Amino acid sequence: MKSPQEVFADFLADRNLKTTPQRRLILDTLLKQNDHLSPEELYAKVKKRDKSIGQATVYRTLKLLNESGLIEPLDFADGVTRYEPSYGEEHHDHLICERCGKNIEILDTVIERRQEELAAEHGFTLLRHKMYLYGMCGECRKKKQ
Amino acid sequence: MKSPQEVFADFLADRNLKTTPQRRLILDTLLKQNDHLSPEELYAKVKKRDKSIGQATVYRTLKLLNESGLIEPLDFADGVTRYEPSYGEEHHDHLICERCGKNIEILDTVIERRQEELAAEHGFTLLRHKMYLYGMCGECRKKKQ
DNA sequence: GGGGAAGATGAAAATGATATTCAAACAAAA
DNA sequence: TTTTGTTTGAATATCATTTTCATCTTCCCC
Ligand SMILES: [Mn+2]
Ligand SMILES: [Mn+2]
Ligand SMILES: [Zn+2]
Ligand SMILES: [Zn+2]
Repeated sequence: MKSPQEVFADFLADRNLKTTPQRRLILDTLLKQNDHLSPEELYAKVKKRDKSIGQATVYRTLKLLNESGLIEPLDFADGVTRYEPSYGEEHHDHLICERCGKNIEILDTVIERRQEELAAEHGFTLLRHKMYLYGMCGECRKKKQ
Repeated sequence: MKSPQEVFADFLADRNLKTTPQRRLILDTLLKQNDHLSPEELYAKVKKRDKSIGQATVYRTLKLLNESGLIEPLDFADGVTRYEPSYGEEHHDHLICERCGKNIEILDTVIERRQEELAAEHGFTLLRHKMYLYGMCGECRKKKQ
């Protein structure tokens, strides 16, 4: 299996785009995290390693990384798009506490299978799906009263 | 069962907010549709009936209608939030053709149950969820080759 | 059926995330 | 190397949504 760096380099070459230190740095920073980073947060981290990098480059690179299949955009309903590395990772969905932001990765084969079946019942070929469960975690429920 | 109008009036009274012609008109316009309207689209429709209404009032009223449980925000990932009347309607999710935009409302009790169970297994109280299935419909698949 | 206080309104300005523009710097193919 | 197309950072623009503010309206008490 190719490394993410290789995948990205190949993707860029395919499109006649260039490999640059900024693009490498951004991918690298993203891979070091296994958090769900917003562009703003990623920009802060990247800036620590290269003081001169610009916000626009972070947004532009995230777009490319997404198109190359290396990362996945997430919507935790907090006003920003977050991203997670997805290359070589098993698909999963998310369970989110709307109070404290706690975020649990979930995967349920029953649900995944039914999604396929549902699509098929309507004559669709399922390409992808989004599923987010929003609720309140145990700790927050206790704190509440 | 109370009418949506009554529900809204009660909701407003409860919060010491006022019933106004603008708020009534917006709810009314929304109920006449069973489409998934964006604030912009709704504003255009409402404006035909009351030339003097402002955008801000539409946004403000959508927020209130959502809080009152009468409508539901949707995220079709096209850059705008859309809304659909949900009072007295059964909950459902959406199956979307990424090629032609066709949008089918789906509901699966197996999935809904597993969502609850999954949340509970992690100590969460499930408040809401988003599930969108993206694929290609039968017609688009045929047209493709 | 009038005050009058609390709320609501529309227009305009502000916000905040993301995208674009532009001139200068750079990558990489030849 | 040279050359050409691409990328960069800073600044500015965009676009959906929210806020501000001065004016108007609702509705509760007399
Ligand atoms: Mn995740
Ligand atoms: Mn559902
Ligand atoms: Zn929590
Ligand atoms: Zn289709």
